Amino acid sequence: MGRIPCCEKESVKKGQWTPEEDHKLSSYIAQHGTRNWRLIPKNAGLQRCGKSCRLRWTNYLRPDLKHGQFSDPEEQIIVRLHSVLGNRWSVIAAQLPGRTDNDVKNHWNTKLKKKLSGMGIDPVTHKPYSHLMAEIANTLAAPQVANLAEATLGCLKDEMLHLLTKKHVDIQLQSPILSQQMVNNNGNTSPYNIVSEHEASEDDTVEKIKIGLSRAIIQDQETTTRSNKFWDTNGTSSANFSGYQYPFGQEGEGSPWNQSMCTDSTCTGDQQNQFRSKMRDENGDEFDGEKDRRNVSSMFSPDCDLWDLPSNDLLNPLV
DNA sequence: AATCTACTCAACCGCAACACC
DNA sequence: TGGTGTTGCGGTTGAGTAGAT
Repeated sequence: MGRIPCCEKESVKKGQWTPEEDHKLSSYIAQHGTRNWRLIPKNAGLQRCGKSCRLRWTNYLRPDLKHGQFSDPEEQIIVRLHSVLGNRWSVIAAQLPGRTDNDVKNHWNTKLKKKLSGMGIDPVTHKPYSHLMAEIANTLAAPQVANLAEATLGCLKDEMLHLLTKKHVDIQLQSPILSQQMVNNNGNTSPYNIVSEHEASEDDTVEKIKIGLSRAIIQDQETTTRSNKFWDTNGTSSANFSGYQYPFGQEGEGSPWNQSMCTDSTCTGDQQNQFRSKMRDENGDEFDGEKDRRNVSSMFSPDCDLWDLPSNDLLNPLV
């Protein structure tokens, strides 16, 4: 029993394709098209699995493919769509002529995730890290926050120490007042009491990391209770993404990160319905499959431009 | 010059959806 | 309607390479 293999495993070649194999596959497809991938390698004289041939063709040999660096506009589209669709690479790639889902996925994993992280934005939720931490912290009692911070640091300690040692990063407390607040454990001046109460640790670096974490939470609290430096007066993020203004704000509402994810409890009904109507097809089916592509395409059409979607729509947790 | 480390991206894998009988 | 084969998708891996030590 078990799964039927897609090909005779023992007789197929794996790994990098040679120019000769590429040529065989290209010329066969040019003559006969791409019907029945299982038969293509056999007929084309290739010792490859049909699946491997399909992948090679769709990801590399197709004549309409665009090779080379992603442009800024392409990156913006990826980020924007990812915030709405999550890891639905094929749907995202369908909006980028000449790019494959594999291209988009690789580019996201190797470049864009890091770019966003570098901007302090969580690439999964597209929210600032500081806000996410503050969101969690605000739902917990002070002792729980301290425990959470301890647990988090336990996970991150090795990696951060490695980085700090390697890069010789010298973490200095920038604000003497804040430093005093953070370090003065006995005084409990930190609203989150995030620094543990044990005596000054031998592990100075870890202590500094804790302070940094506390500061991020405090800064976020400050910035979300008064006019936020991160967001401009229209409530639009000023976080710049290669010239792209992260457009998640909505006029008059301040940072969208002041809200939770656009869940049923926090989104207005209008906002949700508006977005859902965009994400359903004419039969009212949920956004899915081939229909996804049509619907996403319609977002880019002149009468319904994704870039003009109400920014809160982009927070809909389809991810 | 040699070794180590991090990064990129082509390719693979397993699963799910779809098509056909 | 169920079974079987095919295709598409997303996660993951690993070879190749560039840069750092």
